[in-house]
Amino acid sequence: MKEMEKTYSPSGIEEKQYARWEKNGYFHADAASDKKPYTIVIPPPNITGQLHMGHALDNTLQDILIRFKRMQGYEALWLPGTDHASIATEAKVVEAMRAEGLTKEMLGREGFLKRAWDWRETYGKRIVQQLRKMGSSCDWDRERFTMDEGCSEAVKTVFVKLYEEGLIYRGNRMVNWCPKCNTSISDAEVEYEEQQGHFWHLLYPVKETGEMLELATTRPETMLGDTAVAVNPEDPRYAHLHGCHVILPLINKEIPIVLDEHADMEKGTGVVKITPAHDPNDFEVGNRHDLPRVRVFTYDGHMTGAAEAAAARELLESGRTALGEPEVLDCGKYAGLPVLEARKEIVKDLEAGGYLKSVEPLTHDVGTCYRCHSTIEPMVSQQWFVKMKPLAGPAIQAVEEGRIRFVPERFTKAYLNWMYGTRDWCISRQLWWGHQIPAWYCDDCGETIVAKETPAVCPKCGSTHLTQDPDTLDTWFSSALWPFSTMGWPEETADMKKFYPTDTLVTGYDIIGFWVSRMIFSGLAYTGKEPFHTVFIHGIVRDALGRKMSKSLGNGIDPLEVIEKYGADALRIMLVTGNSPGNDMRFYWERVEAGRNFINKVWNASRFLLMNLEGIERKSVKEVSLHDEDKWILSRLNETVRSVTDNLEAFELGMAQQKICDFVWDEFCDWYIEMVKPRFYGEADAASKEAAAATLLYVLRNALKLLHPFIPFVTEEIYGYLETGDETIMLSAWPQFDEALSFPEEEQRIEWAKDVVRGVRQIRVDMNVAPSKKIHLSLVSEDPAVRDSFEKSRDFLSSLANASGISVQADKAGIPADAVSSVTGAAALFIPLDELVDKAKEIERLSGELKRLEGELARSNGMLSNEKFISRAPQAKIDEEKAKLAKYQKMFAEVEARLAQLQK
RNA sequence: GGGAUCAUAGCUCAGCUGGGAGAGCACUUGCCUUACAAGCAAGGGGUCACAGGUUCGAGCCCUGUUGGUCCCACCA
Repeated sequence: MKEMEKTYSPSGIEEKQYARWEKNGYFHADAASDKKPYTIVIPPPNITGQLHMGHALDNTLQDILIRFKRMQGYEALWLPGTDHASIATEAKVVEAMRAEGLTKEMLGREGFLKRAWDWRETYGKRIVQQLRKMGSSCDWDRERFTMDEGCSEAVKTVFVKLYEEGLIYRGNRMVNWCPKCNTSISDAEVEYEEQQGHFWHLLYPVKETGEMLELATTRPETMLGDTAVAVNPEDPRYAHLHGCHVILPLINKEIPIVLDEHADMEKGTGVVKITPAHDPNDFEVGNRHDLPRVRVFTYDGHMTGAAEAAAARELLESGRTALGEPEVLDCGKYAGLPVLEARKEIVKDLEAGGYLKSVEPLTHDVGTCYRCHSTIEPMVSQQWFVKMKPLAGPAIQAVEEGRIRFVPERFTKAYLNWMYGTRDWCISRQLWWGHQIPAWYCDDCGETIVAKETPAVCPKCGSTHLTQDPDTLDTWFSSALWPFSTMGWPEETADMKKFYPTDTLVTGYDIIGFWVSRMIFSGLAYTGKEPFHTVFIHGIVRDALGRKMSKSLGNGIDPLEVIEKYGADALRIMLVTGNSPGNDMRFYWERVEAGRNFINKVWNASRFLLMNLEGIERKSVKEVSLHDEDKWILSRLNETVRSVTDNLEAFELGMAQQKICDFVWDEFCDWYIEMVKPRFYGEADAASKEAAAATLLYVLRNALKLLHPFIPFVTEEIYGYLETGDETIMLSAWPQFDEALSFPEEEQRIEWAKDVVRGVRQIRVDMNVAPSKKIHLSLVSEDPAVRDSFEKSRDFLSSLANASGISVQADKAGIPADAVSSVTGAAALFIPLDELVDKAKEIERLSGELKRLEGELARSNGMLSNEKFISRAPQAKIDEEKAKLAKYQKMFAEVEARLAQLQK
């Protein structure tokens, strides 16, 4: 047997164990197996960055579940992969290129894509390497990437199918435009931030009456694109203006006053300017009143000029755009100015012309891009959309009918709110890195062809001049297919048959809208099945002050640094400790240390076992003659197995971990190992040693199994020392509750003994007796069962109480009158302390005890004398309370008598 | 504006379907006891935010109040 080091040091061991697991194929799931499948697909990390605490948490939770299920005998598949993260990656690549003085345009699409693929090669590899360091037991043979061939095939299949069913369409609609990323983004990708702004009150002259109409706006620069003002049809203040017009200041353009519900009589003056090309509400108003749309911003955030206006006119006249385009205004003196600059100029000019009534400060929510946090510009633009209504229905049903369950349940509501409120999904992006939209346009007749393969000719006019849509798809479009695209769908593969639908999706609450909801409707729509039946939601990891970890704050903790210093197991413990589903948590180095300390404890308990196993025949716990304490710890283990398994099944991982740790540290290490020491150190017989060794080994082995999902490395390492005959702990069988190892009676007996030990220790402290000083202990109980129990526990009682001798008796005969005493539920204990006794102090001590007991009696009596309690509480509760009362009465009498004796 | 969630020991948080308030860290006091000082033993410390209600019994259920956090929402 090899020597174990005195303290556990993870470095080296973790690498060694992981390499062995991977080499031996322990992570691999077999589609041909006849075991029941259990599947998790990884939320694919973006290839833009490296592992952060969020990933560490997410993957630790998944690994715990997978390892647990694998040990339970499931064919457990954890399918890994990475996400191309179109917008984020493209930004990173562009940034890297800028350092070399290059732009996308200089490289061209093909050249750019080559660089992007190089990026993915480097950083995609790096992040999966980092997942390995966490101990993640992913099936790396099945690693996927959202842009690999299979996933791309799935994307094209879905796009074509939805198009043919009329669920994907192309249209000129209001979208969220990010002027910095230069692309449209979906509603979900807009984040609202509170900003300080102004409310400008403008005056528009009415053509017919000459009066000034007051209205307010937060964005005066859009006024150049106004094509109407609206008033409420019911508004008496403006009844006389129905059918009239206003003259748009600065450009002297005549626009109508329209009647629309959108104008709220309660707000401001009840007059609203209408800019259909740059405001989502105004867009709708514009549609209702057939107003022209006039675009005044360029896509990169400037005012439009003559060139843009001409280009738009040319496009419209060419007839190549079947959908129509907004008109573009030549903003004249403002052309080319950045939007905010233009705002200043326009306000200045309005003021000079007498069109500005007043300005007031205002805080309001402004939409920003979730990637770059630039202010979002609502723009009318030609984009592809997914029609959500028909898809959302089944996705709502699946959750409402309980076929998909959220853990914790409260996120169900968040999901349903999102689903009920969802509008059509803008899926086209003006980016190059991603799945290029499988749509082609005929250069000659303008026909649109949507197909999986590049078409040769236009089916309408026969032209061979076809151009593919340059746009790519929203990253989330491919992520939505992840649970089945990774299994080879649309092919009916062996993996699809065996492992789909998957079982559990583990992710943070921050992407329920982005991802979870889209996977659900996609899975239902394309495979006809829910992609998973449980969504296990966790919170985010914050810093010690409760702030989000972020680059800009510089408060992020690198998981790799933690692993380097304390090992992956300690990090995993830290991430699970106190973790309850859906709640955020904070990172503390102290907690990592606590985890490390626990691991070291387990290590040393194992060391104790191995040091004492030498020369003792190994037997099963069922073929040795067990002592009370052996039965006690086996019974406690048994109970731990049951409750930990229950907690894991219920996704209460923090609770499960705490229970095992408490069992191992408190019951096994602090009590059982101490109890068993005399049997190894003393001259005890071989049978006793064999029983102790068998118990130690059995308990440790099973405790290691319970711990393995949480701290895989150290448990595997120790398991190797135990020479169990198993090749690895990770494929060993999960412990089962064993009726034959349940010993309620012995549990009770050991509790009596523990009470005695605690009583003695307390006396030592209270009476100032050095721990090293041996004492004589007398135990008095009239109950023969209790006495019998103490007789049997004699060895460890004297060891734990550091007693020179113990007498067990039925009455107080022979006990010196000045002995120090303590009363437990089962017995009274006495320690003759000779000259050391401070009588006054002992009286004080016992008086305190009496007072405590008085309190207990009062409580118990109070409950039992309450008629309503007696008549309405369950009988079991009443009996329990009666038993307590009897016990306290007995203890009280003992202490009282003792006190009287001393005071004589 | 709608919704969710939190308020428990000095700090960070557990507390499952309502039956005598818990952990870790920190603190106090002893211990280098042959697995472990990254340890052992014994302690101190809480009107479970506030006010009502339901109940024999409330940290837990209901209503309201206060103060945080988050999500959703087109409010000019």
